[in-house]
Amino acid sequence: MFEVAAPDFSLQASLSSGQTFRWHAHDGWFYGFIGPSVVKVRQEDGRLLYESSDPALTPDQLRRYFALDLDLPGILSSINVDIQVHGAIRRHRGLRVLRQDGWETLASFICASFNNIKRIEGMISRLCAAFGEPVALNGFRGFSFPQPEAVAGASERRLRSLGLGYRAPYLKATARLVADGTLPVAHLRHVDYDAAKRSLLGCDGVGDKVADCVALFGFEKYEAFPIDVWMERAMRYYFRHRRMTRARLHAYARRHFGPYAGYAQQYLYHDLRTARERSS
DNA sequence: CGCCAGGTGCTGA
DNA sequence: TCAGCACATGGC
Repeated sequence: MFEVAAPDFSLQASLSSGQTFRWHAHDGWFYGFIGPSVVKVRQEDGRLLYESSDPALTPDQLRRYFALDLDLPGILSSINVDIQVHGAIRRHRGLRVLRQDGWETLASFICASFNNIKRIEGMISRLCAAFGEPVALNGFRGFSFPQPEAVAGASERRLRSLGLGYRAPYLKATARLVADGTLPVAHLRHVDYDAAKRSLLGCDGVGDKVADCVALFGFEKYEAFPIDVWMERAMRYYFRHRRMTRARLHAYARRHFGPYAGYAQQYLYHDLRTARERSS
């Protein structure tokens, strides 16, 4: 058992806010993957307790994944520019944007388009069972996320049999671009938002919204502001009567919230979704 | 059953 | 640049 200090952090909010699809609550722990390593993790007060089957997993890697090195209070004060986001921050303080694997994030959000989170989780789970490697930690058994080569080599029919629907050919084509190096995922972390988004938009099944999710959750582009149906609803607060295209909402939000607009988006998104649960 | 879901690609103005 | 349409599937 190990632990790291985790001030200004909510593990629950971070893992349940629709940015990741592969953590499982079990026996009071969350089980998941950080890179190739299986991890179980639990929050107690201002610290994170964790255990991994991989002795090579360092505290720094854990801190990095959960973005504990970032100054969250500073980020939140920079986006705390109106009453709506203020309420979301108050209700979910501690939510952090995770630093997930780029390829996994890209593949996951191709599956996420025009879909619901429950089904996305099922699709990704079946994808891992079909093409990933089996792993275990204590009583937990799971599968690693497949390599791009494995997905690129699968038949469209096989991918459809996992329930991917019309996304199957998109995912296969994008896996091919990653596998053959046409889309240099390792490189995208080091280029700016515009360049990263342009590259991502070259993939089948990747439009503005998916590209922004992947840039934000997989490549640390914090100015990315993904707009889905929930964010369109959230943005009604800013434009009560005028009909706005997603492109205009996107431009406004980036200007309004600044370099950490992606954090504002994640707080608003999570707040709206949990508001529905609270009221039903 | 009908509606909805972290939209995209294509077509035609 | 924008609107309108088809698209697979399962949760609710």
